Amino acid sequence: MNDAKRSAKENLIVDAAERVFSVVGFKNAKMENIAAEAGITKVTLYSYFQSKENLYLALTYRGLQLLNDKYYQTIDQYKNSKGIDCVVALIETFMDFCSDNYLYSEALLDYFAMVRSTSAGKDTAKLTEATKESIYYTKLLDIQNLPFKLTVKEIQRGQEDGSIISKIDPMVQTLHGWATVIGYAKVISASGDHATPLFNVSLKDIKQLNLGVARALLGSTQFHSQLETV
Amino acid sequence: MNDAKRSAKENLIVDAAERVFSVVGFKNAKMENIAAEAGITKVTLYSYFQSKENLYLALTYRGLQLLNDKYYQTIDQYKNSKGIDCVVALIETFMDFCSDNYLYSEALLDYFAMVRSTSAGKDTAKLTEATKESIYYTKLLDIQNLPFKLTVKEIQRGQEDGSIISKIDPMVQTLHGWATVIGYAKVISASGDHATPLFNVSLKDIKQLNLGVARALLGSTQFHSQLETV
Amino acid sequence: MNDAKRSAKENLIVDAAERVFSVVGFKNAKMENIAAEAGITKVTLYSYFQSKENLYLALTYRGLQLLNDKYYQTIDQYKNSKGIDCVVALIETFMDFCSDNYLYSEALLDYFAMVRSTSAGKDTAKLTEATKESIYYTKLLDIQNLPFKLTVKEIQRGQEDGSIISKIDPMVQTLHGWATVIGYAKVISASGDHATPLFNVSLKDIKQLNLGVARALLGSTQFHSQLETV
Amino acid sequence: MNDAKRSAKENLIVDAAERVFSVVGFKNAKMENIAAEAGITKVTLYSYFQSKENLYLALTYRGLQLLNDKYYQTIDQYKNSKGIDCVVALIETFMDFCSDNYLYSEALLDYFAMVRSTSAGKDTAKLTEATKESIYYTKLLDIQNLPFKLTVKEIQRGQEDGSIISKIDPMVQTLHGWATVIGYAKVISASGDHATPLFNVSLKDIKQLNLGVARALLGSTQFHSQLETV
DNA sequence: GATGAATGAGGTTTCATTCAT
DNA sequence: GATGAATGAAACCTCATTCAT
Repeated sequence: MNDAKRSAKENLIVDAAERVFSVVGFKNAKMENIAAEAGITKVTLYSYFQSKENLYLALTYRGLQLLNDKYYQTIDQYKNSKGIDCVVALIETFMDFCSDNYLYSEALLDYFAMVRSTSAGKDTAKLTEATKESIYYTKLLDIQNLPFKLTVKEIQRGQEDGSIISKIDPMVQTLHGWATVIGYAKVISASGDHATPLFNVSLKDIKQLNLGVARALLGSTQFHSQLETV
Repeated sequence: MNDAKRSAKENLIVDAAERVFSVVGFKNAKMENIAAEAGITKVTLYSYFQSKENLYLALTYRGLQLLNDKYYQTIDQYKNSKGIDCVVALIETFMDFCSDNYLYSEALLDYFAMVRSTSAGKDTAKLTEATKESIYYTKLLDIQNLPFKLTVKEIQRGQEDGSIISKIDPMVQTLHGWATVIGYAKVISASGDHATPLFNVSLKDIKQLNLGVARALLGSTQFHSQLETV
Repeated sequence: MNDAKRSAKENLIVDAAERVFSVVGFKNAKMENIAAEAGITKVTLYSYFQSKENLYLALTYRGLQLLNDKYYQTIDQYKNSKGIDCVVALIETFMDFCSDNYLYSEALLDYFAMVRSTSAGKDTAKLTEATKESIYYTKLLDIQNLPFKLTVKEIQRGQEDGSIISKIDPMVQTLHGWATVIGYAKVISASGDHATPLFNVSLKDIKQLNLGVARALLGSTQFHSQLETV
Repeated sequence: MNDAKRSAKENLIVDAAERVFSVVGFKNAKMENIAAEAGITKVTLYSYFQSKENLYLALTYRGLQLLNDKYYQTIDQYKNSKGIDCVVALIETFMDFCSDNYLYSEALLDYFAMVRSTSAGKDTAKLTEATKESIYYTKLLDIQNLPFKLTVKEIQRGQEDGSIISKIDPMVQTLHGWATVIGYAKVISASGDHATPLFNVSLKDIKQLNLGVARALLGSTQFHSQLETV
């Protein structure tokens, strides 16, 4: 089987895994069932993904790739706009990604939570053998910082074109935006989905608020002078 | 064994569980090891906590209780201050709670992620029997909204005393603040801990930015109109 | 569970394994079925015997113990008889053991075939991990030479009491007798069982011939010179 | 591919199988490795030998053919000698065969152990489908008795030429000789090989003893009268 | 209540064997 | 026929959970 075919089959399997994980969650999903959903046997499944962990990482990788793609699309779309518009659009892109891809966003959070100690060069007690041996883990390590880098770059472009006047370090801005979206995503998951209000609050409102704050943070002097006095 | 004694022993067990979870994470923790850490046998452990899930929920409950306590303390501390100061302080309280109690904050997030569909009255496929039968699950359901309510109340106090001029619905504000802190907590966990910088960014900076944004948001009318115009 | 109880249960399990092996043979026997036959689950079976290999070695050990017991009984029975009578009786004991305990005699042969290279200090490629780690393998190594030693001793007694006049080295005699019995055992297994004639030959006749040869060999000086002239 | 070519390739494959079996034993040998050793793929291997069992039976068949060839050679060599000399020579031939061809002698024993119940017309539970369908199984059934028949014939010739005076039934004699050699072969395998002494006993001594006993059994009146009194 | 043994469920692995191309 | 992928069966293993004493 050539690489293309194998890759295509891998995709079908991850598709199946996504369907199963969506319904019963990662922990309750059985490899047997995932295999059945993919129309293959357990052993074949294992020949593609050496562990359940690895399968989840493959899904995570797919999620991160999708997110990166969307970032690139947004950047391309806004290449002739002001930097600030692009940055705000990126934040919206991320929020929409989380709304539309619950499984992926959860997976990404799980991933970032998992790599923490490692990234800090500390104990790897929580990193299972299966994870360490996963090729997708390696692949993820390679692209995990891309969203941050892209955002930083756009902030810098905004600073250059004058649309972004904030003096805050671009990486601080980026991480703050990232945190904002993650919080939003978690609140979504706590509410069930995008459309269901939580405490009678429409999540749309939270989203708009986030976007408004982001824009204000990046581009308004008024807001800025306020911040400085904190 | 009277209630007091039993309760004391339960506490010792949760203490042990926290130590074990801290080192290897929830998933990799074995009931056997937790029992050993607590100096009891597995069966005794089960006589106190009917499932691993339940034990985790007990820990979660302890975390939420601690958070609530800290909220009450902060509110008490700021009872003579302006509402806005108290609300900002509450946000800081929550952020510090997350920094200082990684395990609890993760547990709380897991909990809120878990109850989502349920709270929305939807599929309970992901809710295990163990969870449904857990007394701590019931207990958590009782107090899970307390932080929100307390925050909303303080925002209202701030609106009354004029320190908060934002026209944004207090619950929207609260959820937004909540999301902000959760994002911050997740970024902390992705960095390993409070003190380790991520991308050379001090987490202190993110925290300050969050506090600044919160204050600005509460103290300005700017965003209200923005929400309306969406 | 104290040692006695555990040991008793081990015995019940080996009983069950013997029944299953008898019917379908070692290779075709499934651990699942053996567990069922013993009235326990597969996991419990594994908690007693860490591998199928180990279980077989336990059975082998039991077989060797039984053989040794029978040797001791025969020796005790013949303690007041001439040495030659005892040695011949030992050979008969072994032949009967093989007739009556097909499974054990096969297991013993498998065992001796397996340890060959090892005993010669050579390649252990054929020794599986499961075998090396088996406690029964260690136990077997300890007692595997007992039958030989007992036989040699009785031959020496016969030489001392004058009933055995052969000058052949007792160990050569012993090994020759051992080989004789093994050959007999294999012919039995090739015939199906003790009672079924092979090529219209009653196995009883072979047995009697063996005993006759043994007695003649021990009681004559004829063969000693023959060995020398080779 | 014509029959000759196919047959030649079959031979190459069995050669490869012998090499692999020699190193790791039958059970531990993987079809994958055998195929690799033969320079073909697994599926091609299967197109020649429908099962691992069948491959082993092919090897067994080759072994039995070799043994038969050697019997014929010995008989031809001794066609002008006395019958007793030929019979003793056949026994030596068989012993040497076992020494020199460990794999074949083990295979033959496995084979004879396997056919036992079948030959006795009893349960065939232990006979796998693979075996039943193997063409080599059929071939083996055809020639399995040849060594016995040849031996019986030579014993009868010896009785006719007066060199063999034993009144024991030729088939009993034959089976006894067969058993003797098998026992010898098993002792060899328990020692590792022909040259390694077991318990400081040279296997040469056992061999000579066997030959001496055989000759005495067949040709000596003295030994015989002794036997009768048993 | 405490204990050691047992259970059930499912993840992982190894191979002989077969299928599709 | 040859090939790589797939299958089925069963060994093996880990753990949360429960049972019997």
